[in-house]
Amino acid sequence: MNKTRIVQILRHGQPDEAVLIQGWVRTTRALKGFAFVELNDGSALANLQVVINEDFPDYEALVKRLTIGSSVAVEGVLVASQGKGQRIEVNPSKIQVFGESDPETYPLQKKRHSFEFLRGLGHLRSRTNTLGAVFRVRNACSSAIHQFFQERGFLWVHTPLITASDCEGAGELFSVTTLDPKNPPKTPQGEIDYSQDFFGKPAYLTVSGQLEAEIMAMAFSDVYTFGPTFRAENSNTSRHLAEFWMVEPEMAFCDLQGNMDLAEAFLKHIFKTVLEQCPEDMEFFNQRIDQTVLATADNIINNQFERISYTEAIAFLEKADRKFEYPVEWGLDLQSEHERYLAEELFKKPVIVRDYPKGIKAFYMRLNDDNQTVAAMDVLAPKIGEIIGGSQREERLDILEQRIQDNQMPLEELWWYRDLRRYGTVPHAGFGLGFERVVQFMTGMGNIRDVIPFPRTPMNAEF
RNA sequence: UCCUCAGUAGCUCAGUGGUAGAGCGGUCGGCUGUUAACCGAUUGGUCGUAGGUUCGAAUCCUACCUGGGGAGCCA
Repeated sequence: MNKTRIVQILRHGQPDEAVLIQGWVRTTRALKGFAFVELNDGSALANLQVVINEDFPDYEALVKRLTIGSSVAVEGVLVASQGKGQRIEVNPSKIQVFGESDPETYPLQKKRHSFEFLRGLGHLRSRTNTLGAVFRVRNACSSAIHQFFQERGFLWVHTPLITASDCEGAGELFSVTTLDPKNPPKTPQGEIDYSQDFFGKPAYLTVSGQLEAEIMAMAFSDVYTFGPTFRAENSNTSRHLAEFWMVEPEMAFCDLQGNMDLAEAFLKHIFKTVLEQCPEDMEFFNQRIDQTVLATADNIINNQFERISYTEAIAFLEKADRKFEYPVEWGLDLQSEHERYLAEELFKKPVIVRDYPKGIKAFYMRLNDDNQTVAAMDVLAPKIGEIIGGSQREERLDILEQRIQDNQMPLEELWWYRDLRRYGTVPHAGFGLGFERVVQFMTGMGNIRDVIPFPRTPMNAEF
């Protein structure tokens, strides 16, 4: 007999249907004469109820073993439930306990736990309602991202996780080395001799696949990356991880306008798809985690994002009827409080800010005709802040080289990047999206460590 | 890295100088449709660690450790 996933039974199961289910006991209620056992196999938020009568073989001993956390297989027949709260339940004919779970020591209880406590139980927390819902939504969101790009003819390209180029300029890097840390080879000048290292030069974990994605876009027109990236920043916040997943589309023959259009269509698509695929989970977040989650999703799907220039954003902030901790002045970067004001208070929906001063943005962003700003864009989301950062790339070799030098970056190391402008250069654009931040935004989860199964943060690499 | 708050039972917390507490959980018993079941009983502690003040410290002081929230950096 083939097993049936619990989600299928809850959605489509009919009385008299014979089923085999396998899962873990979430809770048991024993009354005089019979016991209710709720099983969960991770396929759905809701549990499937198994009702065991006292005339079941070895009833007393069996019920004692069906403790929270134990794993079981149940064969039986579906019946319409006599009680309230569920449409259908299982009348068992055979129950096999695979692994017992001692209730004296099993750390998860029926009641709610704090997320801080659950973080210490990285190996068990996925068995809880909330984390289970988070990881189903995370999966649906991943799938929606691939679907969005694949339907539009984008190639999924795999950019390297190990890079020898440290000029991406996006934060601190993790070193990758096979040298003996206690006794590294030294040059005559007393420096570490990386020519004897694995790659013959210093190597790092990537902080972005963008530059490599640009290489691939110059051959396949539209590409995207979706993979892990690493930042060795000592960031201790609810929005930062040392290892996180990033989505980076890159489009040839595309300008900033096309880039903003894609970013907006992209966010709308993934929200819509997740709502369709995980309605119970999203309803759960709306009830238990953040009561604005469904309204926010609706807002994103059905409203146009606000689009303003950086210069307009500064004007709005100067007019704002409130005090900011950090100064508002043309030429300074927007602070968290400024971004939140724009997205949460002023427009109450995602805002795309474009054309930032060149002094506060990366060297590869295309210089606008005013010579003061670059064709950059940030999508600011309520509560999360910057969720997408992107730009049209500088495709003119002379200007790019000038910008590299202005930023004191090594011109020679970027020889291949400059070659792309030398041979068949085209206007192109792309953006980067922090995947965990999207999942956070979608689910309303307050801490980014609770939307990735195994978070990596400063001083924490357990599990 | 900075600011700030907090570490007391398995969990969530109360206790602010004088005998260590509650709810939940676990255990035992009861209950013929429960669903965060309910009712009764019971179990459970080196009060984060190390010093100090005091007749007396969970409580006051110092240092350290760990965690939360916020900021910077960013996605």
